[in-house]
Amino acid sequence: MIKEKGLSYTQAREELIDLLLHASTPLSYDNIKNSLSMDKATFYRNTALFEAAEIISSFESNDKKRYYFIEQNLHPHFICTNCNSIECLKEDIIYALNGYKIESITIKGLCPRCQKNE
Amino acid sequence: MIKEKGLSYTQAREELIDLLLHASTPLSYDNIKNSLSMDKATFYRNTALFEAAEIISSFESNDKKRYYFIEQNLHPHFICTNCNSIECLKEDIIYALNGYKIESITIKGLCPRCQKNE
DNA sequence: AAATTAAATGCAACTAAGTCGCATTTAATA
DNA sequence: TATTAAATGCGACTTAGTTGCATTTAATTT
Repeated sequence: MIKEKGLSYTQAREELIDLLLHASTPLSYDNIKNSLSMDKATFYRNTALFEAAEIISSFESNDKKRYYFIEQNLHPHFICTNCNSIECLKEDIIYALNGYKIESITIKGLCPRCQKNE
Repeated sequence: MIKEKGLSYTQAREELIDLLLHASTPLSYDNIKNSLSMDKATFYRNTALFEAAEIISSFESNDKKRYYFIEQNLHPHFICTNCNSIECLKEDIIYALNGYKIESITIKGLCPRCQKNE
């Protein structure tokens, strides 16, 4: 996967891909810094590289942090503006936009739990 | 509009609402700081307040800045991951998500111009 | 209309996610 | 194994956004 894109294989990169592959939701540096053996700078340099190589995608959440994920099949991510939780939406809302290339879809609003407690 | 939500009417708030109402795309503080007579702190305090009152919405773009807008009719915003441009999409891709309240939709990818130059 | 008071503002100091320069280490190739 | 270009770690730095506090302003009371 890494080699396929012409990038050299390192332990840090393998570790990072592995974490993202097995995650059930997008992850921020903060989420996984304790599980990472690499430095913060290395994390960000590699995520930038992987994004450019289109191995991973990311978005900025409400909490000022960037979340990274490997897009298995294009699906929207929902961010709750109240509790900041992030979840993957199952519903396959795939639309083609003429001339655009879609990399990720983010929907913001209130999750069911927060909407109830309004 | 401001009064309707039980907020007190000030010159700064009127100015802010006015700018966002007449904007054709979402705006960041950086975009309009030269047109604003209020302080940065006041800008951010008021945007936070307006968001809580559901008068405005916002999203974080690729450039680490937050963009604010008044949602006239729910439509997606497209952010180009290459040139960071932001545009409003006309196509009404409105879907109901059971139990969720949708406040904004952001689609990231390559805009037509950047996709051509790949 | 002046007095009162709670809320809004400006200023400057601060916070923290993410970036950068540089010395050191590691992966890939000869 | 030797070579070299790329990857890493560390610490300093950047900057969008936040916070504390003194001052001003809007809304209400008398």
